[in-house]
Amino acid sequence: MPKRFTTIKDIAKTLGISVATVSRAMRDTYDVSAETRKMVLDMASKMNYRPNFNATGLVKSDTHKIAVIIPSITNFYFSTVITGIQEYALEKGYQVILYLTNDSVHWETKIVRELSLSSIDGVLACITSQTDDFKHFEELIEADLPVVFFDRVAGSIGTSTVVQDDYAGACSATEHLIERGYTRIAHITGPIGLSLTKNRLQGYLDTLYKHGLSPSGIVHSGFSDEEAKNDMEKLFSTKNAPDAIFAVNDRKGIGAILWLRKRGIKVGDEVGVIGFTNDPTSKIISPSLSTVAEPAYEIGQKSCEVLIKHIQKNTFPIQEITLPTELIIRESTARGGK
Amino acid sequence: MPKRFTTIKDIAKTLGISVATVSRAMRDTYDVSAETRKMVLDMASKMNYRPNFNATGLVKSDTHKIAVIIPSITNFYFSTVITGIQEYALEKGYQVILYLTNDSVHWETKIVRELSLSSIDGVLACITSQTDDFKHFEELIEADLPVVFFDRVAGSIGTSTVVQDDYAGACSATEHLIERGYTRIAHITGPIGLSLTKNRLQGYLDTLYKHGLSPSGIVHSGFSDEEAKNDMEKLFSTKNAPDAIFAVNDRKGIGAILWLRKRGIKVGDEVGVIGFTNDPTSKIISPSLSTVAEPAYEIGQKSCEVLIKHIQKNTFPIQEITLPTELIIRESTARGGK
DNA sequence: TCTATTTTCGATAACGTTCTCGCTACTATT
DNA sequence: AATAGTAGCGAGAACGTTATCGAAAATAGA
Repeated sequence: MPKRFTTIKDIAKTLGISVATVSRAMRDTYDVSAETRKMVLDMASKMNYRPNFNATGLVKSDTHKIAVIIPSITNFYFSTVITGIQEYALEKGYQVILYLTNDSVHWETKIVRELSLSSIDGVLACITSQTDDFKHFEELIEADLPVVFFDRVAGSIGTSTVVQDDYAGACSATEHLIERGYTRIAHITGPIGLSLTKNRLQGYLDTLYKHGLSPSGIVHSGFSDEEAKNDMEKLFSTKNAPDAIFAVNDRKGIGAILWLRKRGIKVGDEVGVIGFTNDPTSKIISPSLSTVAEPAYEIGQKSCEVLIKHIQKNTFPIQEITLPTELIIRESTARGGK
Repeated sequence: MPKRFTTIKDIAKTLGISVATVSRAMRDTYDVSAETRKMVLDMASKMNYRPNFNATGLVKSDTHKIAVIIPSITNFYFSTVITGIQEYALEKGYQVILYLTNDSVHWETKIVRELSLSSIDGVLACITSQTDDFKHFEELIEADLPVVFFDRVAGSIGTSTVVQDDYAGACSATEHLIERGYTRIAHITGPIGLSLTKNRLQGYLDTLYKHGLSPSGIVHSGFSDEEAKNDMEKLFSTKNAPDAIFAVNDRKGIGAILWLRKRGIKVGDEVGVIGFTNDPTSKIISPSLSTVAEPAYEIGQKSCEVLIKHIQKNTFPIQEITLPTELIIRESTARGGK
């Protein structure tokens, strides 16, 4: 591996000046004349010089790298968040190192524990659906490394967070179902410990109570459409089956539609379904799925913005940012011609 | 930013031994007694030591970082490939730096040109749908940096490539349509310059000719379902409209189904549709979309494996790997009760 | 017991960059 | 014309780690 790139020294030598001057010229700082700067810059591009980030990272404390730790990227929400992160980071000159936990606590702790603290400036994280112990993240914070959580946040530890308004979104979804005349509204949702699960559940409950209704079944399981089918099985095996389903996300909403369709139950007219996310698939399935749109891209951008502010200013105060959602009405909650 | 982590020096000092010994003990090399190694390791974990990758990267030439350059990640194929890459890389101790080109040549060149060659060991790339000039990638290769292309490959330059068998996949898709009795088969596809577009087109054409058929329309455009609708408009405005559509990917296949459904044309019975990818949405749309499954995850794993081999052995020969596809038959090509 | 070999460790130079200091040469001030 | 100030640059240390070389201590062989 005899990789050998042109360094600042090479430029200095061929130009007959000192490395310090080249270094200064490269960063267009004061203390260097316009002519020498031009000379250096020309020679640099001529020799195809690229800065060695290891060296700069070693001498300065900032490395311009951020770690993104996320359960997976094979769904619309996460991949869109990452896109937002990546674009903002690139614009600000930061590199994104991607870590996938595969929604496993074991991998998450392993990844966090093995992070080279000194070669990243900060961490952007979305925890596993089972993470209930945040010790590994606390270690990062103790080491003075900025951490920002998005979507699934670690409530107890004092870091900045960026989330969609899960509570309000759930309220508007439930409100919409009630408005359309559904009365026996059930909720199929995710793991019980997650903040977003709790908030959506609370929004659902509060809205029901506000209208003098009570829940017609609440089932916790995973986030996949397959698990939604099991949830539906449970709900519809009781004698007082629901006439509407509020799903914690679109994947489960889609699972619910598929299950209903298979049973010959008319989605919308007989049983209404609403999801959460605004996954592109929700437009494509038939009947199309009403949902609460999450600002995934903006969450990515915003959380990256907050992280970089923490990195650049140690005194930047903790932020708890909540971005608005938007109710999107489609066919799966259409009833009586509406 | 007074970040300060425990270093090898700190360990050496508190233990009263030299840094060299600590360094050796840390890498469990020879030349160090079992007792001192244990002593060092214990102290390291006690002091929460994490290696400084900038320093190691500086002294050794390998940085254990690879750059992944990809148009986007908000679709099933790409996000699955990335997952494969990431998991393989993590297992081998490599970090993945993610770059999204947003399918723009301008961003791609900018990203490649600004890559810090000395702080990565290799590049894994999937080119833009418009990239026709590979000079920026050639510069990397000249600098002796291993580059592996996947999915969308730069044909002209001599690097390893990992792709699915686009030609054979297209053949089997077309073969399937013919077998089902469709005779006026059209192809809606992507940008004309891309290798995968060419190969799928060729497989389609060869199979038609083999059966004495000729193409009933070939439309090139982008890869989205919206663009598919325009393609369909063109195809069905001619007097001899096709009775089957081979779409270059599932998104366009789905666009075709949506278009047909809207027109009241029965998908399957009247007009067959087959896609390429096996996006999860293809199962969910109704009628469900027949398709050619791509081994996206394996492509990610394999391309990462090849890249790492190139990194670790400079003499590792150029590989051109083609992974098999699989025909998946669903409702969109069902005809007459089949 | 003395030499020869091995084992274990320490000193020191590198890697490529930035930073601090100091030196020179020039300009401005009086 | 003498001094003060400033612009521009160079020398050298530092960042945290690994690699090379050699020295000391322990062991083996005679």
